[in-house]
Amino acid sequence: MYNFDSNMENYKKMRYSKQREEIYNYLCQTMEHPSAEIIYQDLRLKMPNISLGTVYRNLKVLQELGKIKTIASSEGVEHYDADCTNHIHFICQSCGKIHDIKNINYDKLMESLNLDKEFELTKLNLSISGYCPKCKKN
Amino acid sequence: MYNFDSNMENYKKMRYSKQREEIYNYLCQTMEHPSAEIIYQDLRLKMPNISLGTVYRNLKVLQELGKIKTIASSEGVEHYDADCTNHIHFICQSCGKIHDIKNINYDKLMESLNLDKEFELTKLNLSISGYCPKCKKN
DNA sequence: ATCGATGCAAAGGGTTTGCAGGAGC
DNA sequence: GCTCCTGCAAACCCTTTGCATCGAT
Repeated sequence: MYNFDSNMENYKKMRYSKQREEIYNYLCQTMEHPSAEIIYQDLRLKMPNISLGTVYRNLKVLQELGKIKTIASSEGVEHYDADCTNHIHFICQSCGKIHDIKNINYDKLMESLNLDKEFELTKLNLSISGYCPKCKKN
Repeated sequence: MYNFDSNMENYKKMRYSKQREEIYNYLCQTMEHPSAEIIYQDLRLKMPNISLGTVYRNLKVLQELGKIKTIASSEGVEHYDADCTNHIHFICQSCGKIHDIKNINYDKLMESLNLDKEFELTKLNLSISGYCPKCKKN
């Protein structure tokens, strides 16, 4: 289960909920970067009464706790990722699938941007798009 | 005015429209990466009868023609940019303003990604976020 | 017993679309 | 005159929110 301890200043009165645990566990166990709707549909198999609103509410909380990340996909639907290690996403513009790009040389990347020192970069939300190996063949 | 010639295979029967011209010119003349709503509000000063639907329709067409680019901002609102030269965007997470980052070393950037050759990268839709110089002081 | 979390349904906000009339060619 | 384009409004889709109830502490 996720730690309640982190960012406690914002969630002094947070309580355990089975739904939140299931949502977080679901995200940890998948590599699929699912949308809220997908999470909802899959969790309904185990918890038939869970509501979409609860999924959204808990995704927001988990995000604010820093437990998960959001990925703004090309078609305006938010996707979620429990892998908070530094990596970026490759979004296939054909099949829409999101692939992790993990072998990044961050020092080199930062140098390549030649970013004005006046900018303070806090989040490396990079994402790139093109064709994934599967779709490239077509 | 934009060239009708490019991507003509998709728009064999495209006609001139004053609205489309104004939308494209507006985007070319601003550095602000406006949303559809902003474009609509500003154009209404010149063309009081223009509709938001027309703005959206033409932004889509111009995008498909490759004349403009879209920027998915953090809050789920699409922004538009007529500068199609290679550059990326810095989105300030405090004020929301989008800044152009232009001095990028693309060769170095590509190398830093260590992208599997199986992926075909067609669009460098990179965007990064943090605090812009103005907001950094606060 | 308190008050945060839930399920439900309605509301919100950005974008798309159906339709009848208007404009380009 | 044929179609594409427009303005208008309704529909759409994803996400958020209000409310009564449930459940964790």
